Amino acid sequence: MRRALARFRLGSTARRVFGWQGLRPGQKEAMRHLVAGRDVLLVMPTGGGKSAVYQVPALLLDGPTVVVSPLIALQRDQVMSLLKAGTGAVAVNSTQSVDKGLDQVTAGTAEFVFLSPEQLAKPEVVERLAAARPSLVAIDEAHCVSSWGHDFRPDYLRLGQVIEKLGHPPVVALTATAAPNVRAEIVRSLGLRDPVEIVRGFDRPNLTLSARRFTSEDDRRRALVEHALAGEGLTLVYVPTRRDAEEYCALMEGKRAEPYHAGLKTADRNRTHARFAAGELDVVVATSAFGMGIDRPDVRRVLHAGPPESPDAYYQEIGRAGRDGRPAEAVLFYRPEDLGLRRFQAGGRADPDLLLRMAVLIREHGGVVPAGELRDLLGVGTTRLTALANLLERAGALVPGELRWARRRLTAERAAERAVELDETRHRVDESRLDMMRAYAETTGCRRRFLLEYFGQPYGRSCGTCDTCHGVVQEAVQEVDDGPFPLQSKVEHTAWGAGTVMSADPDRVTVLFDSVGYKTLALAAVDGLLKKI
DNA sequence: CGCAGGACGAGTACTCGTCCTGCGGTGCGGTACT
Repeated sequence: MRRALARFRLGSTARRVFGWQGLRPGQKEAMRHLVAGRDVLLVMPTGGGKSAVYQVPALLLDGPTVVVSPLIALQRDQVMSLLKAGTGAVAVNSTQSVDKGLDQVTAGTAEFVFLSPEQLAKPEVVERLAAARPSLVAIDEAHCVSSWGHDFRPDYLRLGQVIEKLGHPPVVALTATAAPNVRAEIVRSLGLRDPVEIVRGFDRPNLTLSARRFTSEDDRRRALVEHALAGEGLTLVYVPTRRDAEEYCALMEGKRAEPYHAGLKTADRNRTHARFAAGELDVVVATSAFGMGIDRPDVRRVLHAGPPESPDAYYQEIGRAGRDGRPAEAVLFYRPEDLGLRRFQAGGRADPDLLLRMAVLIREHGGVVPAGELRDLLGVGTTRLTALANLLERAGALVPGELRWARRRLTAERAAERAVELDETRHRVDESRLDMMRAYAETTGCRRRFLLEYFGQPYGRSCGTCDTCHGVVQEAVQEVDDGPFPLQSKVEHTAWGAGTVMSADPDRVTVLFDSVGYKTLALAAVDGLLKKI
């Protein structure tokens, strides 16, 4: 009953509580599905009002809303804005008593509770939340599941289990950027049930794209600094290392510039963030640490001193420019040598010996192995142990969410083997993303088309504004149904299995395969290897 | 994988090349110490 009524009150609630006049199409659609009890994956550009999508339904459904958010700073901002709107909200994290925070949820004074995946890795936290019978779960910045879950913050891969323990109320996963295989991974990993996928357009027409290639490091540096100093307006410079952040920043003469990276003191980081938000800076030179939670609409330029590890990350970073809809530019200053560092940063493979030892220990133990004991025996830390456990769990060896062997008939050797395969597959896909980043930097075709088709949005023309278009707008470079392998059609490769055609040119196609990621193939060479299915 | 910086040798008075080693991103949480 209540759900049926709720559908009609979305608009009025948005107005009354948050003062929003009218909801956008993607927003309203997502809200309707949520109050009707469906799981939703929402991919919508920043500034599109993603938070509203869970905030409004939350007020119409009985029971608290659990919001998973990656950064304590983001949690704080969200809580503050909700409290300002007169709605109870609390962030549960290590900055204050976890117990007291959860008390607010139990007492019903907090409609919204914000937590990191690490908090949700604690069984007692999940139990207390479950007892409060949450009516909605929101996963903010859901691409983190894919980008951080495998090694850096492995608790992201355990959220599916958490959602089940919370009774699997309607779940909404929100992100600004996610390619088709990332969307699929989010759905699979979170265990979304028959989710509604709402994907708004990726295109940002006011953003001009260009890339410049350099042979020497000095030339690149000079060109970037010159470019940064010449222009007016707020500029973000992304650099690959902390050291580069300091060095480039020192070269920004005449600009109010600050470096930003995770090696700085928290107080300095906060100050830079605040000054940036207040418009007191012209340039921020940062590593990938700077980004989430930035909402200045008037960033005019995002310059990259080297490519990030994937088009996914690149699009996320340049997406911080021109949110006001006015002209903005994204320039990549590139050297082929840059890719080596990114390959290193992508990290090594899981150690097969370690996986096997862990599998043997858990299997022979017979029950739930205490995590601390396992860490000591294997000589690894918490993060690494969780990452290994995630692999074994996906290999079907462990009971989900526990360090306990799942199937007695499965040998430790076989489980470890499968886990290694899963790890290999993931790395292959990661490497294909880096290949695509290189391809973006070196393409002679339209850059906008390249990126949009990478994300699965057929564009089929040239934009006329990026450096490779030379001001020429071509309306139909490629019809969607052209050629032997139309865009978005399903194909099968003899070695790589099933895939989807992401981009097609007269002489080549780019296919996104489940097993190996993105591959660009010359049409002249695919006879007998690739077929439409 | 590529780069910076130090050590070292050659062969010549201070500089140049070669080899080797170490380093490189993202955050949570909890613990130890002031």
